[in-house]
Amino acid sequence: MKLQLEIKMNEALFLRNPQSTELGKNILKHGVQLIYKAGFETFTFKKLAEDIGTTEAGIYRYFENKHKLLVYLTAWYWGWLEFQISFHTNNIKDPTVKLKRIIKILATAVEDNEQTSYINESLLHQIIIAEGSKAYLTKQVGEDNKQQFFKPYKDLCALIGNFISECSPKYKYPKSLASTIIEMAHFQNFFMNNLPSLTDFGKTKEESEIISFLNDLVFTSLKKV
Amino acid sequence: MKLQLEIKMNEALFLRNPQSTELGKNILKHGVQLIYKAGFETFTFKKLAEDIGTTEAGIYRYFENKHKLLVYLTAWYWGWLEFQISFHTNNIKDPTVKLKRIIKILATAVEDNEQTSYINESLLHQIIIAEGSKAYLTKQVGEDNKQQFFKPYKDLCALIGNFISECSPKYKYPKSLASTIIEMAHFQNFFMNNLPSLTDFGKTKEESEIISFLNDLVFTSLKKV
DNA sequence: TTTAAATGATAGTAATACTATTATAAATAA
DNA sequence: TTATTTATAATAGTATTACTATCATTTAAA
Repeated sequence: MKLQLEIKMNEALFLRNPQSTELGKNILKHGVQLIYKAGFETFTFKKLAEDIGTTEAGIYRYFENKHKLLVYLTAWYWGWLEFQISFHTNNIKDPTVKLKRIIKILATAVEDNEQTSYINESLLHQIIIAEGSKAYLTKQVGEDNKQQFFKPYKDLCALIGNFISECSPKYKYPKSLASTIIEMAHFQNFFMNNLPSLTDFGKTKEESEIISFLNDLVFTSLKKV
Repeated sequence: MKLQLEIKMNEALFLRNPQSTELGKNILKHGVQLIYKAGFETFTFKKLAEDIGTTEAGIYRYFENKHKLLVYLTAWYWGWLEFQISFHTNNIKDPTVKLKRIIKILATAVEDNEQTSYINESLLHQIIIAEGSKAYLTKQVGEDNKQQFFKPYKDLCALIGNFISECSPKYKYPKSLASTIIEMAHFQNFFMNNLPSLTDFGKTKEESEIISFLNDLVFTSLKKV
């Protein structure tokens, strides 16, 4: 049995559901590849169309513009990550152990052995690191937020925030600490690889060090070291 | 006596020094206003030229493209901020007090009473919050970094990292903690105002709460609470 | 097997991101 | 003072981006 994971996406993110057709899946697949390779700024629907072997107009039938595609991909990623987290922490009772596991998942590069879907999670993870913030760092955040585009991100943040509160019911900033570790899992990775002097991991460039840093950050804050 | 603060900028950031001419200063001044108002994505040199009352080609004589202008403005901001920090923590000996003061400066909206320069620091602060990361979240980070475009940011980070180490010589992640508080001073502010459920400050929307959060984060990490 | 849905092919437009040229005004040096 | 550099303005032009529209054709569902 081969089960295909289909993440239910907010319908306002697309004009036509890309998960429902071949072309749609190709847009997601090649979209991830191209954004990864070229970066979001230089990525265009024209290039994507050429890459797929379709026309620009074809892409526009699925996504209004490239911003929507980015938001779609980030939403997909956070949804997928929440699934990964609940899957891998399912049987764990101790919230401390749970949090540790979550931090590890957040900061670990995704392996690509999972042929589950048309989206290469490993590349997408890299995209989220380098481009993810651009999904909300816009003048339209308010609008986009009203349309619930960031719900998967907020859900994940709430989930982690809850585990933090479970660990330390008196800790005053569970949500901010949650968004901090989510963002820093990515930013420290980006810095380590691109602006290493902003981190303490420039020499080894080891993810495990980011994990240690985040663990230290969280568990001293929760006074559980 | 009216002293004009001129921050020495990396020459590779511009084609012609904008601080040296009237048009150049206007580009900076109106550039800040327009990016603040329209957001970096919809900001164009054409609009800027119209705003100033000059021509597009005129702007291009100063800056190669809008990315360079953004990098210029962020570099200016970090340089200015380092000056602010050394100015306001000059007489302080105790590194803990010093760090607290720094955190406060990082997380506090700049007042605009200072008529020092053609750059509105208050607006620029808002720009850095919403657009700052876009200066380095690009495919050209490596190139830009080689040309030292991010030196002011890295210098500030190193400075804060040193105070952290002074506070707690044994703490293992001074630089990563420094970049974390710099980034989070801005991100928590952005979240608080735009995606409040990612923070614990959604109700009050008070900067002072971000400061408390960051103080808690830093000083529990340094075991100095 | 009819009909609808999805795709392909082609065209066109307004805006963006530039570059180039030439003229003119303002500042400065000889 | 004139000569000369420097800065700006005015205008034009190009390639690319970011779309929208139309119509024909293929594929899939009823």
